[in-house]
Amino acid sequence: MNDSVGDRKAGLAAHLKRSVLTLALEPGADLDEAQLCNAFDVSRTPLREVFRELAGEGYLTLHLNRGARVSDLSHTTLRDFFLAAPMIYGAVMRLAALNATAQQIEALKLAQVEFREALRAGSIENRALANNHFHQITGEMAGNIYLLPSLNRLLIDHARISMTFYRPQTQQMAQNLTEACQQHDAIIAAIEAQDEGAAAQLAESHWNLSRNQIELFVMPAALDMPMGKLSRKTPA
Amino acid sequence: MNDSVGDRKAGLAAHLKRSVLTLALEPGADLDEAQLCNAFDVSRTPLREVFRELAGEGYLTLHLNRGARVSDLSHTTLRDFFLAAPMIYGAVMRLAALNATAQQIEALKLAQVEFREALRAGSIENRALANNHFHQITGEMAGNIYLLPSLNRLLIDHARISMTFYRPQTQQMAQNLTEACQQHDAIIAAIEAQDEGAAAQLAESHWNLSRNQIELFVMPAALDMPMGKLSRKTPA
DNA sequence: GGTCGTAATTTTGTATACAATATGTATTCT
DNA sequence: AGAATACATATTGTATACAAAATTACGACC
Repeated sequence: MNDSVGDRKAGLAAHLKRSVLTLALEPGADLDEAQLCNAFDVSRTPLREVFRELAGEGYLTLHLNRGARVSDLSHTTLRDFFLAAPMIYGAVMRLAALNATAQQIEALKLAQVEFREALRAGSIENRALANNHFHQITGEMAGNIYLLPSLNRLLIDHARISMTFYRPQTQQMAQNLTEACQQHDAIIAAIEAQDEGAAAQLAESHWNLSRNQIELFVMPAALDMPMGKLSRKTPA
Repeated sequence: MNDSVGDRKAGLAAHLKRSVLTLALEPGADLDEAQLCNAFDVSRTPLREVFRELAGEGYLTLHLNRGARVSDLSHTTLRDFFLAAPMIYGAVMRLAALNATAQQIEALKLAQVEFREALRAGSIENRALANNHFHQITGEMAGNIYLLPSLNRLLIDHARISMTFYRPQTQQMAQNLTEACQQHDAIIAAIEAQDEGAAAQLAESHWNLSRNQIELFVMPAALDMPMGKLSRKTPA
């Protein structure tokens, strides 16, 4: 295995992306150049180039004289997310149905196999990554260079939001995941049939499901317990 | 005037952006590191960081072992442009009307003064830059981090497309420019009134006008001249 | 004359040394 | 003790030297 500097650089980028998406690196966490340098055996110059690249893609944020941090994920960005996602996802699915190549459809099916496998195994990380991969491929299918940058940013934060919100705790949540998986199948079918309308419709349904799943977590059912019986871990 | 390396670096980035937008650097042109280094008196390291940054924003494209080129502007990207622009512009204007701060509105008015001045002076470059600036401010007003990357890419190519297509040659074209200027005023008014619907409507009109202006160039009126009288500069 | 292969040159990518900035710590003074 | 300053350390930014790759130039061969 002769891996050149270029390969290690690519590996570093992949590792960082993966870590950001799975929250292995939390939003706001700051990255240690020295540490990463000897961990991946590259010098600071290429490392810093990777930082700038990932910053451009929205994974990281660079602060002058203060290095690189994982991009924030605040309540403000969450609101932005809910506003922009349905529009972009809808447009991308529509274009994907129109433009997908046979090869891309194969790739999408493969991604779906991985997604299903992750669901079965119950790995939240792999599920988030596989879902991310699935939707990235739909982005490639749409192939519109003006839509892709926004889509990719949405996908970054969608993965991170699912990592925090999608742990299936209730029956409903588990069902939602199964349904999401079925929707993926339907999406593949719509794209294969070049059915633009169906794809757009499915994008909307898929988004609504995702939104509901998040809502189940952000606004859970109120605790059904008489006052005074709630345990208080923090005083006063 | 003590300008630090950081300042020169910023100047370099501004110069490159400006050059790309105004077609001073043509699409596909490749950038000479050595030349830019001593022109802006920075070493290659920060120069290459600027390259990567601008590549992330869509101005440049980096090719492995082959340096940086100005991003292409092909017929494919033009088609993508026409598909994506109305959607993004509409969404941005709508959000801008909802979220603009008083300070941002002042900035927008200032940008419009510059735009009008460029129109009066007849400078295509300044017109393209001022228009770019105007719409960038609307992007800031919308303030949605997921929409901005796509908007900014659209704006880059909108500027470049106007540089090639918007030279007012006919009466109609000149009138279109005047109308575009009036639409800017109306946009400012709608945003100031927080009239979401009006802003979205204006975005559509403004886009249609822009689209028509481009069409006037891409599909000009057929030459009205008997066969055989057309001058032939290229033989056979 | 044209084509292929090889060497020289140029250009790009990486490592490291140095400079500048920020951070942490100790010491002094109130 | 607490605040403030000066100093030491660590981190980030830049310049330059070196390595690798691509481009060009040249000459041998067909």
